[in-house]
Amino acid sequence: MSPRPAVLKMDTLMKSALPKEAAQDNEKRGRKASKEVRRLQLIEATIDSLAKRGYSETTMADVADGAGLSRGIVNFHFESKEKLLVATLQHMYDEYSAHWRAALLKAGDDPARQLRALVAADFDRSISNKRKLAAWCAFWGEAKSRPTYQALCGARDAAYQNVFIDLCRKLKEEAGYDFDPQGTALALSAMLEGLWLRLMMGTEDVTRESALQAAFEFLSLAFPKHYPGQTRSERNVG
Amino acid sequence: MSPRPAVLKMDTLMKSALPKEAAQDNEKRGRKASKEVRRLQLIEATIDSLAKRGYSETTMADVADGAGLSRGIVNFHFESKEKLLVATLQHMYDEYSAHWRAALLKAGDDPARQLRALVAADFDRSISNKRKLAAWCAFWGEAKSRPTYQALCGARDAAYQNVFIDLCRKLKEEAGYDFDPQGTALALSAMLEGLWLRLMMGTEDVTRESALQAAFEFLSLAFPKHYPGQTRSERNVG
DNA sequence: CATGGTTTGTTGAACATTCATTCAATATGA
DNA sequence: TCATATTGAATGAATGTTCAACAAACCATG
Repeated sequence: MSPRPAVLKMDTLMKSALPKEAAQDNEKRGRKASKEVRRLQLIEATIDSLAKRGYSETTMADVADGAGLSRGIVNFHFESKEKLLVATLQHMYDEYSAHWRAALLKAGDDPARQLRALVAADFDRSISNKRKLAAWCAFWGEAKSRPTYQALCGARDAAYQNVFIDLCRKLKEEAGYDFDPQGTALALSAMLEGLWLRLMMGTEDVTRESALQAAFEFLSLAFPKHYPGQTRSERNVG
Repeated sequence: MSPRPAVLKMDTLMKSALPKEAAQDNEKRGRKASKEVRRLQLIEATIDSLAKRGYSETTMADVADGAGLSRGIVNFHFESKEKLLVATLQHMYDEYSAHWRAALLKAGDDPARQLRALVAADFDRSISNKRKLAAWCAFWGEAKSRPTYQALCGARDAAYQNVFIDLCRKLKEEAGYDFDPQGTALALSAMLEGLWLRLMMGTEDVTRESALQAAFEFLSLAFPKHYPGQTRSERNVG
């Protein structure tokens, strides 16, 4: 085994966003993995471009440049621009999905803790940073006219929604709330999505913190017995 | 005065979406108004194209075809594609703005009624139909990378947000709720936006009715004394 | 009312540009 | 040496913009 010359080149080329584990994988598996690494590298560059220039101005050249590679490379690893974008969306979807599932598992068995964990996960730095949010929104804007996107574009898809409904139902049973679990779950998940949108837009003074605050405000309102309001009036109201 | 020969031609050319009042304006003011009518006609065609093909695939040719006019016409009435799109966004913004302001006025002086009216207005057919929602979303997807859009893209802008905050504050004073008006207003308006997004996506079984239902659910949760829950558990929960 | 000239709106073809894709040549690792 | 990855120039299609020609409406005049 040669002392990872490929990896050295990778490190030179790799922009900030590429996770280090991937490079280590490459170290172990050699060329075969290199292909996957390249794909990831190009996907990250695609997200960069989407965030910086928007969907309509994201070009193959920009992606290649962003990855520090040549023009033709994208068509080699992905067959076409369309497929690159689908792979990028799929990547973001997988990441998001894995993230909330992990948060759910980590929260243990208590529904109230689980719901809180889900909400908090949505505003985790690794998920709801400007770059990723902008990329999500870029896809949302195209989803209606592209069936392929539509399926993946609801990061909050049926499975996610069902978890919410289920948790709302459990909390309702626990404390005897009077609401429709389905409606409440819809309101909650829609609000999370709306907060994402606000965060992405970046206008106003909505930050990850204030968004999270608003989300917890909702939880306190809907499930007062599980999330007793911590007298939030004490906060300075500008 | 000749018996409106121009108008006859207009009627021939005008597609469905053009309001009749505009044609009557044209009748009165002659050529000068015709220009405004043409602009509106092209803007409507642009919304059509945005809704059908998405932002990135909306072309000048498609807009012109949609309006039943020739290729060069758009550059005559709007200087460029960019300006056509800005004008379209401005048009939608103005319409939305006028709509909620009218609803607010019509609701009278009671804050609770006003808030309910605002929420309901958001799901009015004339505003939240698939066509317009899709167009909004198309712009959202591009807003981050275009400062010009960004200002207009928050249909729910600072003024709108302030109305919400104000209403939340008044209701709080009236009934002594314990919440942060700003946070609650953010949660509420974000939820409305999120529901729009769901409606636009069209996946799942979210309809204008269920979205409105979820929004009212929120009102009942946040302001129970103003919107007493109508024992919504009686609804069939699939 | 006519008539002719002027302004204004409209057309569609020509043009220039941008961009995804292809591919022969080259470099690299096995 | 062979297979594979990468390059970058060439290609062709799509599309925004321009513009010269044309049509319609308007406005003097006679």
